[in-house]
Amino acid sequence: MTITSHDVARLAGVSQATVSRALRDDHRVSAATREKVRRAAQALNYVPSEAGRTLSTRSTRRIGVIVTDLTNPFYPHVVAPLHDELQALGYRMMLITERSDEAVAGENLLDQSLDGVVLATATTESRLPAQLDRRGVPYVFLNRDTGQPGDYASVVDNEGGGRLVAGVLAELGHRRIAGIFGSPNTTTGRDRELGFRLALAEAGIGLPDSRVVRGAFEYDTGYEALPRLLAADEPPTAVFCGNDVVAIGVLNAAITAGLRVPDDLTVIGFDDLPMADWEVFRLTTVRHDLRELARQAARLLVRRITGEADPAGERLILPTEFVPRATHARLT
Amino acid sequence: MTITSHDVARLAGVSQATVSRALRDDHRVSAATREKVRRAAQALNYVPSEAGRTLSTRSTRRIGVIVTDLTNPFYPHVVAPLHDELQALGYRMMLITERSDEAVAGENLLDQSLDGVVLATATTESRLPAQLDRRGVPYVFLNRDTGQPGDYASVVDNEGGGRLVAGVLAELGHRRIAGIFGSPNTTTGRDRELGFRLALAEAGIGLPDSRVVRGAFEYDTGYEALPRLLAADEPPTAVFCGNDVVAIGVLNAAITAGLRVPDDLTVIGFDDLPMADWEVFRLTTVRHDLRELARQAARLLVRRITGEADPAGERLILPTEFVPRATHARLT
DNA sequence: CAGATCAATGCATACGTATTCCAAACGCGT
DNA sequence: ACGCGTTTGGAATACGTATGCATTGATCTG
Repeated sequence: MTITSHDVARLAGVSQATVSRALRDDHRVSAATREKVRRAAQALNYVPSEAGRTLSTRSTRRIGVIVTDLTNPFYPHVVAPLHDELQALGYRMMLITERSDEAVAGENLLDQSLDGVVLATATTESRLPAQLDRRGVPYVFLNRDTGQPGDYASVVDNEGGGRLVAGVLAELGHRRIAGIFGSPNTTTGRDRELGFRLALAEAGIGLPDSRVVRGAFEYDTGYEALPRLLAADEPPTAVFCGNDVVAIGVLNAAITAGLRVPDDLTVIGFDDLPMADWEVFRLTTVRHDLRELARQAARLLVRRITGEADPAGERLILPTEFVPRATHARLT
Repeated sequence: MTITSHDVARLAGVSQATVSRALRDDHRVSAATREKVRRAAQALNYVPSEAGRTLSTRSTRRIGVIVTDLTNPFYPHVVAPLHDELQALGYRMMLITERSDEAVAGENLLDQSLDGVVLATATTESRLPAQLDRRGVPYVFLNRDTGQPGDYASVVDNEGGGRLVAGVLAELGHRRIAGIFGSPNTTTGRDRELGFRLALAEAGIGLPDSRVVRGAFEYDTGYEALPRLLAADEPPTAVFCGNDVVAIGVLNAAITAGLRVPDDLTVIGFDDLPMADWEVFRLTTVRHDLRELARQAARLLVRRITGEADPAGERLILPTEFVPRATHARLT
């Protein structure tokens, strides 16, 4: 039923070895036979079996990308450029969406079916990296890393971004400031909070626990946090959100709460997703180059696979930029 | 470097064949040896090579899912349940995002590396289905199909949904009605338009070309269409959009145009994405069960793979339901 | 107790490709 | 005509797993 290189060989009147060579442009086959084989392959509609090739070459040209939840708008915006860049580098992408570390590890990543892995879901507790290391599977962190030296990672200057926002809020005269940060077991959560706190402290502004919420980088986190923050004795005049998705949750919750943004409340996000620029939001946020973040990760991973990467690890850090839109205002 | 079943066999003191059988719970191996092999495999951290297994069994337990653009919010909401259902059925998902049919076909789908394919991008001109047929690769259409009998497809009652909206708009007193439909070479575009038109006609309401736009199911389509529709001599009082993403583009454009929704303009979507319920939108739309749409497609594909499906094709059609929210109003 | 039945395991091979090693053929200079 | 290098292609094998078939030893049956 399925056509193999042997069938092509028979039709072309050559050996299977020659077929393999001809189709891979091996210089040891003459132009004439190459053409003959080409035509035979064409006629039979031959497509090399990838399993056979994998077994023989021990490489799959396939890369796994692990994300938690695709319906979180952040991930598609990183997966898409990742796909394109990997494709350009001659690899195919295998998307794996899993909640739990364990499920991922289970025979998925370690069965030699992937040449490498992009981890976009790392937490500081994740055991997955160690498993990959043990098995010799090359991997890179994307966006989040473990913060350990020796990592291969493409990340954003989270601390710098957090500082940026703190500076702006201080300058705008805000003093009762709240933060809805990501989980402290992610570097994106931790470092954005860190930078934000440090810069606030330098400006002499406190950040009491009553005005701090931490949670997953999801819509609901922002949506559910705002009412809680507003219920405090001294409700905040500004909220820094761990990312845009959380900020958008806050903006929607603000409507329910009857708050006007930015008159009653300043809201700042992080990432600058395309959505942030929609008229309904016009979200003031911190921009970094998501596309480049993904591209860098792809290139780094391929370098690691081919052995060109620095054996001591490489951490590529992208700069951040403040993007003023319509959800921040000077305190009057 | 990598551990094979031979290594396990040596350690357990049995043959490679017995290892294979023991780990696959073959009843022809005694409980004692099974346990012995298990322990050896555990000790060596053995994971079966998927390439070897594929070559031997001629099955990959892997299914390709083809979408055009993940950053379009519609797709993540269908890909996520698809992933989960396929996983539950014992298959893994390979996500393929491609603009062009040709790029997809190129050695990606036909190299025996996939047991089946889910097509979420079909157009009526697509040549991909024919190629898959020729190679004997089982596939199903998801959401869009070709409309041909003999298809295996999980779709929505698009015509019915279109009718539903036309009925509501007519009842609300709207007469100058516009439509921003999907591409006519997609069944989702074509059939929603068809149902809408038919029901409008039955209500004695015309739909002149000046109030019709067709385009991709994207944000920009809605965003760019609205100004054009408004520039007409008799601008519409209501717009039916091909899907929610388009409708959201329209809602944002309405803000730019200074229109109040629904006072100045009624806007209706299709799909009922979670986003439609956000406070900033409160989009009136047509609901269908996206999760079930994906699940059905997964199950149908697996049935087709295992040969249990009706050889004459199967088209599973999900019902639609009108969801009134805050973007429609009676014409005063 | 001989012969038949059955459970448990090993042997050998298939799957499809890439590649190493070899052999043949050819060209060319002498 | 011979030797030598070069080009071209074939034979054989490796990759790792699954499985049909053969083999062994044990248990059962009459």
